[in-house]
Amino acid sequence: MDYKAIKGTKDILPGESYVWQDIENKARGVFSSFGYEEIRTPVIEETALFIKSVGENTDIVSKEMFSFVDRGERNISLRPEGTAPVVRAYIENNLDKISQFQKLYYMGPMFRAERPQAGRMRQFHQIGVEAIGSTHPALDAEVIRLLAAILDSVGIKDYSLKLNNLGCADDKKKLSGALKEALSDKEKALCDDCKKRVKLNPLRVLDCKNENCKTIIRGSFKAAKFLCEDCDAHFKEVLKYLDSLNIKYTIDPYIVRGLDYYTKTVFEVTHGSLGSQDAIGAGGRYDNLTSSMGGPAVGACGFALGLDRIMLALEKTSGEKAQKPRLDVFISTLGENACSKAFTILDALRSSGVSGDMDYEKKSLKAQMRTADRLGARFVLIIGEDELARGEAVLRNMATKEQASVKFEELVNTIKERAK
RNA sequence: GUGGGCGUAGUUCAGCCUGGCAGAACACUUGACUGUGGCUCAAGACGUCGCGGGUUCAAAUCCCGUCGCCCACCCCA
Repeated sequence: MDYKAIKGTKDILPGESYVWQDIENKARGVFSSFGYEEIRTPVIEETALFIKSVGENTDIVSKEMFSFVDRGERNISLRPEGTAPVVRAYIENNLDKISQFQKLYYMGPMFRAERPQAGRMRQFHQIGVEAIGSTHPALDAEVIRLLAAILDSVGIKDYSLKLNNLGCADDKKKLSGALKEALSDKEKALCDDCKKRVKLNPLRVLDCKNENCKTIIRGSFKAAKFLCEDCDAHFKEVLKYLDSLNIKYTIDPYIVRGLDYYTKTVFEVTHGSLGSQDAIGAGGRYDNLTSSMGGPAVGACGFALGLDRIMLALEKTSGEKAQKPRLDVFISTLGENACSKAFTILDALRSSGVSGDMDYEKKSLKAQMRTADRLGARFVLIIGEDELARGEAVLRNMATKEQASVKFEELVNTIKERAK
């Protein structure tokens, strides 16, 4: 029997996991400087949560969720995105009563049953943010600034930011209705997908990639004129705030987003190195979500970054990646007696905060040195029969090749001193 | 759901067209240097040629089937 990882999932191996950690650590640093706190929600939720929030007729819910019925006859899904669970947790735990304004972040795996492809896995990883409790346009700008700050800190360059204003729920309804009406007689000319969209989710025709659909739909339609005064003013304020921070963006009136909960500001960040799956982050405002889920009527704004794609973009642009962490000291031993002595020395070193390792395979000294080199050890401690007899070990500096004899009892202090 | 490509050593791949000993590079182990890393040189180990069937004296190679993976459409992070 040979076992394989499930299609669309993959292992993150020791050779690369430190790169992931590095990005996560940098993101955490940025989050705390912006005053965001981590929230960790379960990977499984009630299926109904996503149907209600993301939308029944979105692709994500209608054909991409990993859903199942458990032994207690409950309908459960692996989370396909992070916003709905966080909002659920916000409401369920009365976070608004603790502080009216919650700035939350999360990082972890999400699951969508799509056909795997470059930059698209069935288990993928997101770093996301939900700022819940304000309708102020400065929040939109802060969230976008935060996204940019994280990309900067992890070394992503040359990304482009696109913005759009979807308007409030009323505006969206008006636009949907108008689209439906305007396209009813042109339906035959549209692609098969758009025919369905017109019926189920008319807004989505706006970002159809089919050239024919584009000319039909965009030629006869100015989405912006369906915006109410409030929404128009809000968006202009957001842009003003962004300008005040010198954030570069372009406005794309056809960004719609595939999740129904968005209102007003929506945005996408893409990276040119990635080919067709080029979105590395996206988000927007969702002012009706908390109330529609039974919580308080408060404004909110958030985004999610695709960690896997950030990793790809870093590889493609040979941006500086995290260095593998080095080992302070590797102990090479010759003989069984030296091995058992080294075992206790190693433990003492580790207890005092020095990183160290040794091997137990009775390899030649040469092979042990090679291992030490591969591990990036800064020092090697050599212990053989001679050293045992003298109560000393040879301490070798791998970079300078300098060697010195050090008494066993002085080893911890000497190495701590030199490894600084 | 729809199209295209690919499955051969740990990895990246050549060999397939035109059937005839299972290959290269890198990585790994050992040695040259009896107890000292990177560089060099040498030797060694590593294979169900995805799987099943067929044709043939002979199949990695040709034929049929099957499974898996990748890429793209779509959608999305």
